[in-house]
Formats: sequence, structure tokens, C-alpha cells
Amino acid sequence: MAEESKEEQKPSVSFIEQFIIDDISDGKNNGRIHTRFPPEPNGYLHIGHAKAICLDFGMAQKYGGKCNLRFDDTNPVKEEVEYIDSIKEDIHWLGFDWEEREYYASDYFGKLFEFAVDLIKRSLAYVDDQPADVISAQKGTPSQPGQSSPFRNRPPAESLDLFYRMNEGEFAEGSRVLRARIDMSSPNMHMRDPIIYRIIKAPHHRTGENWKVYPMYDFAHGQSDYFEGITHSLCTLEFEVHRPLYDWLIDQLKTSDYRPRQIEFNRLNLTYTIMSKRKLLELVREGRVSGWDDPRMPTLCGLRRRGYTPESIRNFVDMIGYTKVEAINDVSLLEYAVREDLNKKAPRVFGVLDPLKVIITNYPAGKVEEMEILNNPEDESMGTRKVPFCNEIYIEKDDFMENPPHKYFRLAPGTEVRLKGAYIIKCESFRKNEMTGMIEEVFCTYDPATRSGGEASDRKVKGTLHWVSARHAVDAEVRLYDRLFDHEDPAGQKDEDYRKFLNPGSLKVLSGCMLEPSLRNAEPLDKFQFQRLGYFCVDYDSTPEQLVFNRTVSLKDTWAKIRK
RNA sequence: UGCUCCGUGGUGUAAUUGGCAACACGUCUGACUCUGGAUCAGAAAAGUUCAGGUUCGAGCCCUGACGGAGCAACCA
Repeated sequence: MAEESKEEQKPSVSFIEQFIIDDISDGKNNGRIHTRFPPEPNGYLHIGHAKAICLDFGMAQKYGGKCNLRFDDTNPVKEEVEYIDSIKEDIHWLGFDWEEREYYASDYFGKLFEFAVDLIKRSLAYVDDQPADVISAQKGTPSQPGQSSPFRNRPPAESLDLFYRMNEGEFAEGSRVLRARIDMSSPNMHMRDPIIYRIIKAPHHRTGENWKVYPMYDFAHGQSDYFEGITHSLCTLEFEVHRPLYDWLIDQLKTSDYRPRQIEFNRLNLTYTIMSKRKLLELVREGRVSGWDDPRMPTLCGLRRRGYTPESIRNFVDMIGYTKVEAINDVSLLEYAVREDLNKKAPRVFGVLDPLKVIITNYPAGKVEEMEILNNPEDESMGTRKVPFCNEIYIEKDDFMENPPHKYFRLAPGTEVRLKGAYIIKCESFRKNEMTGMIEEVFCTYDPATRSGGEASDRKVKGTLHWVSARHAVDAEVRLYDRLFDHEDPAGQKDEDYRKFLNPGSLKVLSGCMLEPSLRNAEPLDKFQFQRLGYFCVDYDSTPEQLVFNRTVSLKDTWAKIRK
């Protein structure tokens, strides 16, 4: 009888979703839900943005609303068109769409200017002629109240005249600003007559030379929300202290019951990486990574190149949730999310990264058999493929040991292993290079009765190895990636530069890897599981002549643990 | 020595309008397997930062400590 409560168990919703549900039931904004994703076009999107995107678009989808894409382009000196296309591409790749609602804060420069003029006329804003350092000093400190500017009570007509002339280009950058007239002794620094307009003479990527004054974030964001009819303006925790200003400005602007509401949630932090756009840019500029889409980067283009799927990122974001706690999430959860997704989707193939030649002495030298092998045991509808087998194959170097330790299940002198999808082989002898001591070739015999599916194929052996026909294998370069940093929280160490924690072994390039021939025509971003090794995807650098694979993530290796 | 926010197993999140703490990752163990890595089963692990208070009963409410984060850019 305890059954009923179990199935009634509702999936819990985040505090933000609860706010939305409450707002709908309270009839706020006529029950409309309208969100926006507002990136500043000054860098590439990273997985932290994915968390915001999934929320903004996800809430709109779930509650029958809309989500706008809005570029927050209020600072022409920091922003570049280059980033706009990449941002749009990444959002689409993640699986979301803003339809025709692609907006720019710069679309509202005219309306924003009018609103500023209105505030001046109502004595709620004034032009301040003081330099930045003086204004800053007068603001006081978080624990001491600020002091009024001598221009605070300037007559509106005078401010108005000056404001127009600022926009004509008459004054130098930094010589004058427009300030909202709120409360210089507010305990909230953002309410101490915040600067809302400054003079910038650099050309804007969309409005060109039209404007000489540009609104600050606080004066543009909430107002843009208002102009677009946004109901829920979701942003990260550091904007919490801006909310009173957001609300104050909306109060001055609104003419009906409609008003947007700002709600803050915790930003995503991941172990062993950094999320700051500025630092990511440094890594790119200093050549510490190959670019924004280096597969070690937490950027969406980097993750894409690494082999991550949009589904895995969405599932990851779903698992970590939205709260107000400043958390640092474990990358292993992200890795789990890709493995889980790729396990269902990725065809299994054989790839030998560190080849060792095995010669099967009793197998006819000229003979080639086509072994039919399941593409994905998790999903038989993915069918089978033919893999050629002959008397010379490659196996992984660490799948053979001359003097095996206890519990070693792989190939060693006198032992048997199964070659997956083919035969059981027994190691008879091996040849060592006298000079280097390296094992160069292993000689085995096979048991013809043990062919997979054959009469003796159910014979038990301890180990099963992946292999590749030496005569049919295709050569490839394989790039093995590890965490970019070897410290859990590289950016969070006081007095320690994050670069100090760069992991020197974060990229290992392997050449001369041997892959099964079906991989010859693989296209960039095609994803596979190299059996017993991990998930790999084809890199953009790959060509039919020189295949290049990236390791997305390894499989969990318990033998590696036994060894330790 | 101001304001705002936060404090639940190793990590991240849950806990119906207060009813003796759940899920996932990770860790460990076992089973099974033609992936030692798939898969399956199980275990250990917090008594909810601390101290008071209200209550029959508090992780949830109140007070106070302690700890952490953010805020003093003409950045967003």
C-alpha cells in the first residue's frame, strides 16, 4: 500500500521554477513567460553559459513561453562581431532556437537615450563633470556612506544641454558622465548615484559612429528586458546586489502592471578547469592551447571538438541543478554524462593505440577472413560490420607481458586469450630486441574451433583483447587529452597564478596507431567507442590520408587500479 | 568592521504547507560477460556549521555566534 506515494513522487523543481509556477498561478504579467539569453559578444560560450541557456530556453519551453537571444553590446571597445556567429552556432548546436527574436541592446540606444533625458527632466539624473577617481572616492566604501557630487543639484536644463553635447562628441572621453540621482548614503554601493552613461568614441559594431555616449550595463539590461516584454530575467548570483537598482529603474520606466523580474542563480564551476572568459582568452593568446576550440577548453566549441554531444551537456546541466549555493561541480559527473550518452550511440570499433605485432603461426599466410562483429551490443539495431582477420595482427603493447603479475588476464607466454569476434589464441613464444630489450613480435597459435559463433566458441578464457589486422589496418594519429589543470580549483588559489597549475600532460599525441579499416572514411566529429579504451571522435584536422582522432573520455579502467 | 546572499555524506542536489534525511556522481565489494572498462546487485559514507529558543515534533520557523561568497569598474 506504500506504492501510491512512490509513484506520486513529483520531480522536484528548482527555486527558480517554483517562482515561475507561483507567478503564473498569481496571474502576474497575465501568466506570460518570456525569458532571454543575453551574452556579451566578447568571447566564446563555455559550459557555464550552457547552464544559463538550458534554464532560459528550458523554462520558456516548459511553460509555453518564449526566449529571446539578446546580445548585450553596450561596450564597443570590448566587443567584436567575430563572436556573434560563434555564439549563435553554439546555441543551435546545444539544441535551442530563438526563432526570429535575435535582438541587440544596441537596438534600444534611441529609447534608452530618451529614457535618460526623461530622468534628467524629472531631476532623477544629472551630468557630473568630475573625473573617475574623484567620483569613485566620493562613493565612499561599503562601510562608509558616500558624499554628494557638487553637480548633484545641477538644474535639469543644464544637465540636459550637457548630455546632448556629450553625445555630439563635444567632450573628451572620461570628462563627463550621466548619473542616476538615487541615494549617496545607501548601504548598497550600486544605489550611490550610479553612472548610467559614459562617453566612448570608439565605433560600435552595429551603430557605427551614431553615438558618442553609451549606456552602462545597469541602465541597459533591465530596460531591454522591459522593451522586449521579458517576464523573468535570470542571471548569476553576482548580480544580486544590482537588483534594487534594476527595480528602481523599472519603477521609473513602467507605465502599466507589467514588470520584469530578476532572479539570480549559482554560476557553474567545474573542477580542474577555469570558467573566466578573460583567463580563457589568455590561454588562447599565450598559445597555451591551440585556440578557443582546443578540446581541453571548457568552451562549447572545445567540448564539441572533444566529442561531447549536446545531449550529454544538457543532461549534465540537468543533474547539477540551480541553487544559490556557490558550488564547484565535479568534472567526473560531466564525464559520466558523455559516457552514458555515447554508450548508447557510439559504434564500437577496434583501434590499437600502441601496437605490438602478433603472428599466428598456424594460420594460413595468404588467408583473410571477414569477421562479422556487432556494432553496438547495447543496441542491436545498429547492425554489424565486417572486420578482416589474417595471420598478422596488432594488439596493444600492454596486453602482453613477458612476466605477468598475479591476476593479469591478458596475453603472456603459455596463456590463452580471446581475440574479440575472432579466435582464441595461445602465446607460444616471442622475439625480443637484444639491444633494447623491447618485445617486438609475439608468436601464437590459434584454435580454429573457437571462432566466434563456432562450436567451441563458448570456451572460457580470462581475457578478451581487441585487435586489428596488420595488413589491413589504417594508420592514425590519436590525441589523448587529460584535464587542463592538475589542481581542482586552479583559479581559486590566493596569491597563486592559475597558470602554475597547468597540467603538463594534458595532451599526448600518439602516432602510428592502428585502426580497423572501416574507419578510413570517418568524417570530422564522427564518434566511436574504441573497445576497451574509451570514446573517440574524428578531429577537424583529419584527412583520409592522415586520420586524426581525439579521445573524448576513457572508459573506467579497473585494471589500472589493480596495478597500483 | 556596512549591505546582500549562502552553509545537508567526499562532490553536487532532494526532503510534500515543520513529521525521525533521499537521489546521482565518486569510492568499495560481489555477480555476470567474447569490452578487466558494458551491464547488474550490494555496501560504506551526513544526523543537516555551532549554541540557544518556539513546538508533541525542526534540515525546514526565531535569535545569536562561526565560516564562506559577492558588492567600493566611466566592464558585463
